Amino acid sequence: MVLNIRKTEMLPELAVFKEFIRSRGLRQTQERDTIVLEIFRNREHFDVDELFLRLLAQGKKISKASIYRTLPLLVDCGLIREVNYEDGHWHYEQIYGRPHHCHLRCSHCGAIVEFEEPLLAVIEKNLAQTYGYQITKHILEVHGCCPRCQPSPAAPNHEEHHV
Amino acid sequence: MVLNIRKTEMLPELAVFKEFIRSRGLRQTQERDTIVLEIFRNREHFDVDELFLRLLAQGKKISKASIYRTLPLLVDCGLIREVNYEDGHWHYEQIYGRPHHCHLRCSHCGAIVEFEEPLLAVIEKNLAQTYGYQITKHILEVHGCCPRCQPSPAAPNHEEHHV
DNA sequence: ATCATTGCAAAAGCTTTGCATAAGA
DNA sequence: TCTTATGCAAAGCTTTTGCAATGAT
Repeated sequence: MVLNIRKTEMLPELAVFKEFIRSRGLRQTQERDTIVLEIFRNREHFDVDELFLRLLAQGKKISKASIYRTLPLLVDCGLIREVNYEDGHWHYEQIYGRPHHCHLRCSHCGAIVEFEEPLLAVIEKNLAQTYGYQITKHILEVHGCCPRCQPSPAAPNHEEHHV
Repeated sequence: MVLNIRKTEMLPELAVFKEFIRSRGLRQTQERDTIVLEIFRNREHFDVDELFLRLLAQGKKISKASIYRTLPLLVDCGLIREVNYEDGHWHYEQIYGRPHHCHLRCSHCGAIVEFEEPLLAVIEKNLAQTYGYQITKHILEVHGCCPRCQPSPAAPNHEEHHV
């Protein structure tokens, strides 16, 4: 059976964004849509400068001010989130439609593994019982050395690592 | 039995710092010592501006530049660590001589509970086995609403909260 | 026709840095 | 004496903001 995908089919993230804009009485603009579409073209983490340059490389000259004004909207409607503040600026990731996950990062090459950890629910329940908090969320980031960056058994040189 | 504490007894953190300075061939200065002593006068989290003002309030005019130059040294020798980047600047905490712990924060009033969680060791072991990483550390921050900020059963007004 | 949004440039805030002076070793 | 560290002010970066022009409703 051939799937009949209409050309007008909209990226789900864009639909969510448009609905959010509407519900807040804000205005739908080309710039905002362009930013959303660019962010969701892939699943890589991103930062403001990178996003700005990606848009520019496609001839889409959207000011950084507009990007800085749009990102908080995307955070508010649950499409993206701040991952961390590193190298002097914020890094973001797409979260819409994805299960909650944590990051395992290689300190050497920066490789990132995303994982889901059921034990965190247990930890949250324990904390709620022990301290009476109503837990809303958690951020867990684990650091380590990935297999590729570890010294191989044959050549135990702890200095060399994959970059 | 009366403990005989000599007046020359040194704050352990200061001793660690002096040894670190010596081992690196750096110079021991009054400013650095003053900064270390002020940081370890209590266990509260702190930021640069706050530390600067605390020193100033005691008539100790140490430039922010010196503070900014000293904090990385304290991080390097394991006396303090960056907790998070919030409100546009870094926040630090003292970690020397304390067991590793995580933070449970109230989103309303900012109250912080520090807790130790043995399950994180399990999580780390699982990650190491699953992905082949050599784990070095983790950062877990849990957010929620503390008991004082939760609406009381008698007056179920979800807007009111303790500040 | 309104009024929110954009782009630009300026401003704001935190952090870093160049340089002359002060002070450890 | 020889350097390193300090303080000040300037610079560097990211992010925010004021304002005139543009564009959505």
